[in-house]
Amino acid sequence: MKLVEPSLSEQTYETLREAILTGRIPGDTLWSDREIAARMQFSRTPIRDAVQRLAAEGLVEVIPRRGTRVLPLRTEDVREIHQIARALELEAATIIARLPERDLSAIEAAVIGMEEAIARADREEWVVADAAFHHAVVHGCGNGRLARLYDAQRSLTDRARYFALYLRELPVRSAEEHREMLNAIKVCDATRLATLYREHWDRTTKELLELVERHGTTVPVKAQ
Amino acid sequence: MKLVEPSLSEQTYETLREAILTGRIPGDTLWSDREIAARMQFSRTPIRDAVQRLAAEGLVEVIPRRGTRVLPLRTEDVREIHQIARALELEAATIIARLPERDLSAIEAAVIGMEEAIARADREEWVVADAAFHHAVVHGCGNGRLARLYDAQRSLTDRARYFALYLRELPVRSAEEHREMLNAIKVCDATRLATLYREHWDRTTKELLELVERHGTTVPVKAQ
DNA sequence: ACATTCTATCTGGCATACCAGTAGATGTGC
DNA sequence: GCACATCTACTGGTATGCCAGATAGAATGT
Repeated sequence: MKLVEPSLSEQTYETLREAILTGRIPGDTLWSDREIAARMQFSRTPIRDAVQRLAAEGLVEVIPRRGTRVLPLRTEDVREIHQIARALELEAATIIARLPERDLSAIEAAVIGMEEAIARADREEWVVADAAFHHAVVHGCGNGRLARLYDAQRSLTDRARYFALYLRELPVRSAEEHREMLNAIKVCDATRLATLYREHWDRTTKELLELVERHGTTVPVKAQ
Repeated sequence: MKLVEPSLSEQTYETLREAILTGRIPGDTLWSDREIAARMQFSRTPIRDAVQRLAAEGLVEVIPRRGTRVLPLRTEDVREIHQIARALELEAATIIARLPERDLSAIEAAVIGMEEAIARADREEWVVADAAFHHAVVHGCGNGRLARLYDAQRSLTDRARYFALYLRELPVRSAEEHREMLNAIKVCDATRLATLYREHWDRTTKELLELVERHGTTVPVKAQ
């Protein structure tokens, strides 16, 4: 076995993506590829490759002969992304509910994790368990494409969730809702599932939007 | 006003994408970017840009130091893509149904177009009307991201639909189902909508899969 | 003082050269 | 004839230089 170094293009992509999603590079920032190339000690080619991938994901916008702009996360974007995520996850949950041989242990474990996190008022643990729940659902339906699409969309709002974590109330209601979702999957009630998902995501969207609006349409710059 | 020539990268992308989706480049084809560059009279740079966009969409796979492979459309892919498309379109339809001021004229026109096409047994017209229906739904819900995602996913199965058009029965049932969907939107019955979409896409998927399986897992090569 | 024109400088798009790694052809020993 | 080592041609990844267009600020005219 040989250790394969990830390509420079891949390294650049990961670095920039992480920096944007955690808010280290604030929205509306304008840069040039030569600037990044100089900073990362690479040539422009792998940087251009990475930037184009980010542009395809909707994180940045390349303006010919002007520069590359980091797109700010607007309230409208959060609304759209959440609608998409809701639709995909509901589809996945419905598929799982109808599977003849389904394994709900991962989802069950996530729900228990959320309940324990709430009981201990541990926000960090809650985030982990929440992510585990959604991950278990979209990755458990047997549709890898759907899972990848979901992850790609949801990560776009990571910027907002990232700084919202400590600004909001303890998500007690959210934990309850996830327990209800699990029950609906168990009894294979598609209509109930649809209702639950609609309510859950509507509430989550509303909460996140309030935070985004209170702090402006862009995410505050975090310390480097 | 100045006419802006689309970039070479853009031209290459459009050309290759169209060639793949219509089946002119059959699945599993292996090529090199130098080969395309020579054929299109460009340098490798814009070709590499275009190929990377296609790779991000899942149409091709870039294998370092081997070549770029056109991914064949497998039955599993059709199933996954259709599940995603169903979820997104159902979400869009549900959103439209709940809009306070909704304009269903485009959807209504598409349904009428499908019914007329069936009456005249005009397959070409039916395809146009069918596309118009789905387009009106996903573009009418006020979520541009969802619409773009839907179009991107659905176009992936164009290869299959393209050659399936004249191999199947006249889609009489499909036209009826679309009429029922429109009615469900009108009376804002989300549960009924979900059921209709499930049945419609399940049937459509099954029909397409039968055709794909009968003709192998890849699309036959069309004459250039 | 202000509007306008011009120019230095910067941008992304593109062409090209080189590199390291792979596959298949070629050669070699049996 | 066949297994195996070697070698060659070709691949995508990367670095770099040039180009045309766009910008901002200096130079200019009023």
